[in-house]
Amino acid sequence: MKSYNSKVTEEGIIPSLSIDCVIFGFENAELKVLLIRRAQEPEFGKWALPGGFVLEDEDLDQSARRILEELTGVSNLYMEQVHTFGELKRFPLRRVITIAYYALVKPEAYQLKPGPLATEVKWCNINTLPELPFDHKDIFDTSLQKLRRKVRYEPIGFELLPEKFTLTEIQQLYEATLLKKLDKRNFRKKLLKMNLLLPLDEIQQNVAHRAARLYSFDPAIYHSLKEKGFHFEI
Amino acid sequence: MKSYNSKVTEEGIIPSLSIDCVIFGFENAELKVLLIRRAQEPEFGKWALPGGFVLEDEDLDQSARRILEELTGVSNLYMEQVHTFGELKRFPLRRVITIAYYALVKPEAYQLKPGPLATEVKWCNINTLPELPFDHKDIFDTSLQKLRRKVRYEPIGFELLPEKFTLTEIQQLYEATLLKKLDKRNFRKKLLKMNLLLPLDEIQQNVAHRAARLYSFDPAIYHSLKEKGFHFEI
DNA sequence: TCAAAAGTGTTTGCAATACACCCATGC
DNA sequence: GCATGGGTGTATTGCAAACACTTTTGA
Repeated sequence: MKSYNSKVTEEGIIPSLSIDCVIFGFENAELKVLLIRRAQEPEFGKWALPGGFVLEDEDLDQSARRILEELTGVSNLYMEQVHTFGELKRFPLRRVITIAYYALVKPEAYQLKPGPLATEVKWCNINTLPELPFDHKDIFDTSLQKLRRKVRYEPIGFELLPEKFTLTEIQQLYEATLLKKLDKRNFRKKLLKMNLLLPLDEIQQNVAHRAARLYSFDPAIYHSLKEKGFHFEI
Repeated sequence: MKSYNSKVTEEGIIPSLSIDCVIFGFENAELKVLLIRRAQEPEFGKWALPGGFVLEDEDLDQSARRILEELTGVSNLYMEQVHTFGELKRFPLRRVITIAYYALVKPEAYQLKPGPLATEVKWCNINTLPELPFDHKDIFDTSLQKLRRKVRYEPIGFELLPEKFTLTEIQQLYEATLLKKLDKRNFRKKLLKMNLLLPLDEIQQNVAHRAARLYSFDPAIYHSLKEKGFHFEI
């Protein structure tokens, strides 16, 4: 299994093709992104976005999925291609063109393990990122921007929440993503009117205040509504 | 100047990297796309999207710009990366990964010339495209979808109009792009209220009816409004 | 009984929509 | 004078925004 690693041939340099992943998670009412600590030169020891090389017999989406699974243990993450970064000097040693993906992970559904190119893995609040190497800041910014836009017209936010969640949790998710406060009553009115949420006969456990009702989101309901012309918008 | 053309080395096949362009134009109240007739196998003689290979010393955007200029004679087109298509079998002869761009051309600003890989060039209404080879239909659909979305929250539609245009022309552009009729009075109200358009002391010439006032769009005005928090939306 | 978050309706203003007639021009 | 598109205003409706108190629970 060969990767598209750059090399010099009689016809000159050929670029490597890599995938970089911006993995978003939602924890403690904060939007976070997964960083790895590089176990390789260049930029050894720095926090960076996880990534890997595209293999010869892989589609790009397959490749991204493999890399995500290696890192999170989850195979069916919500994932989307963002942009391809190909600046000549974006990687110092040789030309590497990278295809950026973002992914959304439910907090319950992963068991992080550093891959071969990383010593550590951590979740980092999107507002307090460390300095990132190469053009990773660019990649992150582009991905976040795309997420922000998309979250408003597709109900992908649910990919970041556990199966059962409270209305307050969704609201906090939107507030963390869009970076603004939302009105509780208006938010609930709007959301519930869409008939996308299944109210469960279940409430929060072990909370030091009145327990909130739990809801779940059923993509099938969304798709059937969508076929009837329904358009999600927050 | 070498292109990233695929080749076999001791480590296996290495992909070519190409750019495909979806060039939109607006003519006779119709949204059109530029097709070339292939002068090469495979799919010799078929209408297809124009494209070319990425060169070694080119950024991706540079590469797209070069290809667009070779084809249209215009160097400063509005242009945007859309998506990267990398399916294993998308190109039959060998693995070619292609980065799709769309571009918007003003009707006055081009002199089409077929490149070395094409015998003919034509504008084709987006609703009556011929069958396209490879995954070009996919590329086109993805680009159109992106244009449709973007045109609603950024005033990029003006990149498709001549420097001086009438309100009816903008409306027709939006109708052709979004595939729906818009109310004339409401459309004008909304557009004029944004203060983005400069009414000129000039009207249409040689029309067989009351001549319409001409307007122009000034990107500088848009950017200054944008800094004050203005948000374009149609 | 206190702290902490859940849950709930109404009013107000603005913006989207629907809608039809007169005007100017060239032929 | 007729055909063609240009240009204009108002009434209605629906949605977004603003806003505060009571309820439940655990500690």
